[in-house]
Amino acid sequence: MILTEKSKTTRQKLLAVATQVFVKKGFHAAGIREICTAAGANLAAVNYHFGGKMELYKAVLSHAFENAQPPRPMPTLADDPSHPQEQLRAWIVWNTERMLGAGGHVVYELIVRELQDPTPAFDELLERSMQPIYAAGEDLVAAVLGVGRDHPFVQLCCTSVFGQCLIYRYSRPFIERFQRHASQQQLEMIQSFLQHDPALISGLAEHIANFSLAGITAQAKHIGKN
Amino acid sequence: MILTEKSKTTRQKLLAVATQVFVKKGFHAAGIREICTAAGANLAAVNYHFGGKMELYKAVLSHAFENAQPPRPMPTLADDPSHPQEQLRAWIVWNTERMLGAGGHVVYELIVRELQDPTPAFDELLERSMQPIYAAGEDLVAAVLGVGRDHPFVQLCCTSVFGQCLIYRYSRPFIERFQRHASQQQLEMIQSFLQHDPALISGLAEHIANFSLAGITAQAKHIGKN
DNA sequence: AGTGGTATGATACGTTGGTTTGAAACGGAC
DNA sequence: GTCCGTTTCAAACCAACGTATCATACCACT
Repeated sequence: MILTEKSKTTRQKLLAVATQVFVKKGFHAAGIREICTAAGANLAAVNYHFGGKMELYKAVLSHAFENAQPPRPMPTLADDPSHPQEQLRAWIVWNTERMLGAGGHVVYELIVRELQDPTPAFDELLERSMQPIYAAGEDLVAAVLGVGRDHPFVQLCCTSVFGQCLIYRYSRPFIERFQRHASQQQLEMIQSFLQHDPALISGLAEHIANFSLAGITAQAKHIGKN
Repeated sequence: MILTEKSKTTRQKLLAVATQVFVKKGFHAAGIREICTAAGANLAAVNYHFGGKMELYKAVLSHAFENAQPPRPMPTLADDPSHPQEQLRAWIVWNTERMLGAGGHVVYELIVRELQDPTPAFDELLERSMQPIYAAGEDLVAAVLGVGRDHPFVQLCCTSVFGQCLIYRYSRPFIERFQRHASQQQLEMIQSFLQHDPALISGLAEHIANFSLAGITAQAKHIGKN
């Protein structure tokens, strides 16, 4: 069980291949045999190096999380408390690029899988990777609306922002399917999204930011009515 | 294979139970034995009445689709071409209530499952249940923005609307998980959403409509810039 | 009553997938 | 060279799953 120089290569190969397979198929549909043969390892290697399929999966999650470093620090309200609206825009763009860009996409791909069939590893993953981001978004929305972070609108608006981002990860077949009815321009556009083209992801982030900021500021008019 | 009066009860019980199990676990994770015992039927009943697991699943999809009648007709641009904005609002509310309400929720629950692990039955399901709605939304957004339906903004805005709806179906664990950090008021609110409380779903539809209309009309300013 | 199509029941088959086993091969330490 | 912990390998084990089989029970119809 102790790591030597020699064992690292197969262990790492296993980890890399398993990440791809888990992302592609999810935990349950992925097979030990498939992973081992793709990694050029023996069938028993997973059990030897990790102790079982679930332990391998947890190792993949940890490894993906550690390697998912954000391209730049997350904008928060504390950075510039006097301009919450600009900070909120920066946060939405940052969050979208993180979720859809190449850097952190593995973690979110795995999270999206977990959303349907949570494994025991889900809680920790969500807590470590998303809760801090979500909390920062709540603070910014609350500041823009001029209400406390426990106001119902805050939760609703944050969910609206995340919903717009997640659908591009979650509903890939949905989006691909409707390309038949779209123009060639759109087709190429979204195909590029799906391959993590940085420029077009920035464009998408811009759209979500514009859309959401208008949506959020419009909520201010309704505050106090209920 | 021919239906007699006697056979209907077990066949229907099988269909009802299978719907619940498929919604809860998805196609692959659901088990024939589990369905049969829950329905009080013999293990061979599925093969006898439907011909196999996949045929049972297709029957569940068809049955769910037929029973997912919208509470009222879908608003379209043709209903009132001179007020596209009001029609778009009505469409968003209608779509949200359809997706999240008790009436059509089974179909969307199954669609959400299919989005991750598409089965051969996926294409037809999507085509029949979502494509007409999506197309109507495209028309309305295009009318509001004053552009053709193949303008990139149209697709982006429609996806933003669907993303806000789908996240409540898709990311239930995500939303539930973050209730710990929310107020009691929010907790009860979203718990009720998840149980298809009509009043609160109307409130959510209202939010998504307000949010999205503001987001869509804000896009008009950016048209022509690219 | 008897008969034939229909439905249900208990059981077994073939496959798949994760895990286990025990032997063989490697590689540094003495 | 020998020893011992570590790693690899082929093979087998075991449980779960969907499916197939065949006998039995039901029930309308003659």
